[in-house]
Amino acid sequence: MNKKLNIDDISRIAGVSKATVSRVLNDSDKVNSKTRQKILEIIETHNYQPSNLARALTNKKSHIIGVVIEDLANPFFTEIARGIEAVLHQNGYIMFLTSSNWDKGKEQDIIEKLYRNQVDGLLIAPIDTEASIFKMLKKSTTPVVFMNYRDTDSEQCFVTSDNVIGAEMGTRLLIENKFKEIICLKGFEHQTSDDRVSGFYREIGRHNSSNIKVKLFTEIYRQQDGYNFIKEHAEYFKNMTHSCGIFALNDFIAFGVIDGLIDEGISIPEQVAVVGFDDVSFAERYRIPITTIHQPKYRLGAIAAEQLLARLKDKHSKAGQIVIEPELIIRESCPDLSE
Amino acid sequence: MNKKLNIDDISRIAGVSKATVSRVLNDSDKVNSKTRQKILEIIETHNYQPSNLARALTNKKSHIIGVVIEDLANPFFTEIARGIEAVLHQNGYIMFLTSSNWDKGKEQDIIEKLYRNQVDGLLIAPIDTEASIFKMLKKSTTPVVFMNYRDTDSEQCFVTSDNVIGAEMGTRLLIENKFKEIICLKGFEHQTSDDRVSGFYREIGRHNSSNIKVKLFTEIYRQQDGYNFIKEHAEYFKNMTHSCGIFALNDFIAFGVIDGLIDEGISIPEQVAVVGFDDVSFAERYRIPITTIHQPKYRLGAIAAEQLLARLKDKHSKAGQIVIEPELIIRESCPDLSE
DNA sequence: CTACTAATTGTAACCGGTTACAATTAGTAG
DNA sequence: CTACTAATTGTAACCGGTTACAATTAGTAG
Repeated sequence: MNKKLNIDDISRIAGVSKATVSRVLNDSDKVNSKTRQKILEIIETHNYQPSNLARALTNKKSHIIGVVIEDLANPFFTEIARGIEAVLHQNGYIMFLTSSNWDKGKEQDIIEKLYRNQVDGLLIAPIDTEASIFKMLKKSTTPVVFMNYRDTDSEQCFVTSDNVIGAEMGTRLLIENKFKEIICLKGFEHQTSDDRVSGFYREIGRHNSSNIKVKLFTEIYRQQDGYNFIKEHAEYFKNMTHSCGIFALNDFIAFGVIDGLIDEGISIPEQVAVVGFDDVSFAERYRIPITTIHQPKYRLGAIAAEQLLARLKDKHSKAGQIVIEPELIIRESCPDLSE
Repeated sequence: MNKKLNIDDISRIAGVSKATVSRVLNDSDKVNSKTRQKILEIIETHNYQPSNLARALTNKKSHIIGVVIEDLANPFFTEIARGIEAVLHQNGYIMFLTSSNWDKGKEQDIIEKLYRNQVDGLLIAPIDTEASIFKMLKKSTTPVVFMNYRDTDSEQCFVTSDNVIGAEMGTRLLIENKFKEIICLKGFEHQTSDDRVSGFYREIGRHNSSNIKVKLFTEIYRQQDGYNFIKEHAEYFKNMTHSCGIFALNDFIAFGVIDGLIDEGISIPEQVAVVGFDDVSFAERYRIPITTIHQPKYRLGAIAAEQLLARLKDKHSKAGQIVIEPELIIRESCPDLSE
C-alpha cells in the first residue's frame, strides 16, 4: 500500500533532524522529553519500523544468530533448536533456523548465506567440516559453536554427547544379555556414527567375545533402510537357533527395524532385541518402547547457545569444548537380563 | 582473526573502482574479461564475502523469506517447514525459520524482527491474528501468506486444510460406529480448533442423535493434558456399560489419551475408540496406530511457498486462498464397523 | 593521422540507519 | 543584563554495497 517510511520521513514530519529520531529510537543520550514524546507519537501513528539492515550495517551487530541443523523432520535436532531458541530469546537474540537436509552442498550454501547476512554468531550441527566454508569461518571473526560434533582444534567451541561411551553402554547391555550374535547398524556418514562404531568395537574388544558373532552393516541411513534391512534378512532371523541383539546407531533406524520385525512376526526381544541411540521423544512410546542411549537434546542446544553468547561477550574467552555423558535407558525392546 | 574485507579493500587491491568490483559480483554490464578474471582471483584468494545487508539495503531484495511456525517440537509444523524449504531453495530463496512456541507475545516480537530485517516475504502459521502487528502487515508491501488459517479478507493469501470437513469426517466415523457416547477434546485456542469443533457439532446435528451422549472438553492442549484427562475420568470409563468414542482434535492429544487408556487397562477400541487429527508422522506407528484425519503437511508448506513466490513476482496477482480437502485414515484406534 | 563509435571504467549519489563533533539554545549565578 | 555552563539538537561522515551517468580508452573507417 503506502511506501515504507524511513527515518528521514519521520524526522521531516517531526521537524527535527534524523539524529534526534535515532536518539529516541535507541534512547541513547539525552533528548528533551517533549521532543521525545512527540517523536514517539509520530512513530506510533505512522507505524514506523526502523530497518535492521541499516542498523546492523553501522552497528556491526544484527542480534541474529544463525542456526544450521541437519534435519527438520528429526525431533533430535528440533529439540536442540528449542533449547537454543529459549536461551537466545531470553538474551534478546533471535534465532534463524535453517536445515541442510543432510546435503553437503546445501550446508555450504546456507552457511555462506548466513555469514553474508552478518549474523552475530553461528550454531552449527555440521555434516562436512572439511568443506572450504568451514576453513573460511575459522579465519573469520564470527564466533561459531559446533553441536553434535567435536573438533580437534582447541580454538573451536563445541558441545556434544560422548558418542563413544554411549555406544559402549549399549554394547555392554547386549553383551551382558549373552546374545550369541550382535549386529550393529551404522547410520549416516558422520563423525557421531564413526564414534559410535568405535565405541561398539571397543566394548566388544573388552570382553572375551570369541564366541559372539559380530557384524556391522553400513549405509543404513533412515527408518526405511532399517525396515528394509530386516526384510532382506528375514529368513535368516527366522531360522536362527540363537537369539540376537541389534544395535541401531540411531532411534530412527531402530524404529524401522522394529517395524520390520513386527511385520515378519519375529518376537522382540525374545528372538531379536533392539537398542537404539538418541532417545528421541517417540522412543519411549513407540509400538514397542525402545531401549536406547539418552542424549539431553534440549540441554545440549541450550548449552551451545550459552557458549556462543559467552564468546559474543568476550571474544577471547576460552573456547568451551563440552562433552556430555549420555545415559542408558532400558525399555522393552531390550531388557536387562544380566542377573 | 583478520578483519572482514569489504568491497573497497578488494577494489584497492585490484586497482580498480568499487563499481567495477560490484559489476563482476553481479555479472551485470560488461567488464573486460581480463579485469574480471583478476578481480575474481582476488575475491577467491582473499575469501571475500560481500555483505548481504548492504546489498539488500540498496536492492530492496534480501532473498530471505521469514517463516513463523507455532511449535518446533510438533512434526506437523516441521513437515510444513520442509515443504516450504524445498520450494524456496529451488527458487534461490533462503528460509529463516522461527517459532512462536504458542506464545502470542513472542509471535508479535518475532514477526516484527523479521519485518525489520526486511525479509522479502513472510509465511506465517498464526496464533493471534488480532494482534496489532498483523494490521501493520496488511498495510505494508511485504507479502504474507498464512498457513493453517483462513482469513475473511479477500486480499489475504492463505493455505489451509478444511478443518470443518475434516472434523465432520471423523465425527461421522464415530457416529457410524454407533457409540452411545462421543467425547470431543478440543486443543489449543486457535481458529483450526474452533473449526473442528464446528464440524463436530455440525455432523452431530445431521444425525438423529438424541440417543447419543455428546460431550465437549476444552483446555486440553498437549499430550500430557490428554493423558491427564483419562486419568481423571478413569473410573468413569471403566464403569461404563456402553462403549465410547473420543475425538481428540489433534494427534498429540490422541497420543496422550491412548497412553492413559493403556495405563488404565481400558481396551482400545473395544471400550474406548480414539480418533485423532493431523496424521502426524508417528500416528501410523504409535503403540496403537491411530485413526486420524490426514492433512498433507509437506504439500501445504510447498503450496504456501509457491503462493508467496507468485506474489513476489507479481504484486498484484490475485490472492490465492487455498483450502485443501483432508482425508480420513482408518487405523486400529477406531476401525470402521459401520457395515 | 583524424574523427567517430563502442567498450570499459570511474565518480558520486543513494539505500537507511548511527554517532562524533559542532552549533545552538536554555538555564543560572553574579 | 552579561558571561558562563549544561542541555539539547543538527551536520556530516560512515557502514558496504549498487547504479545512472560521465569520462576515458580502445577500436575502426576513411
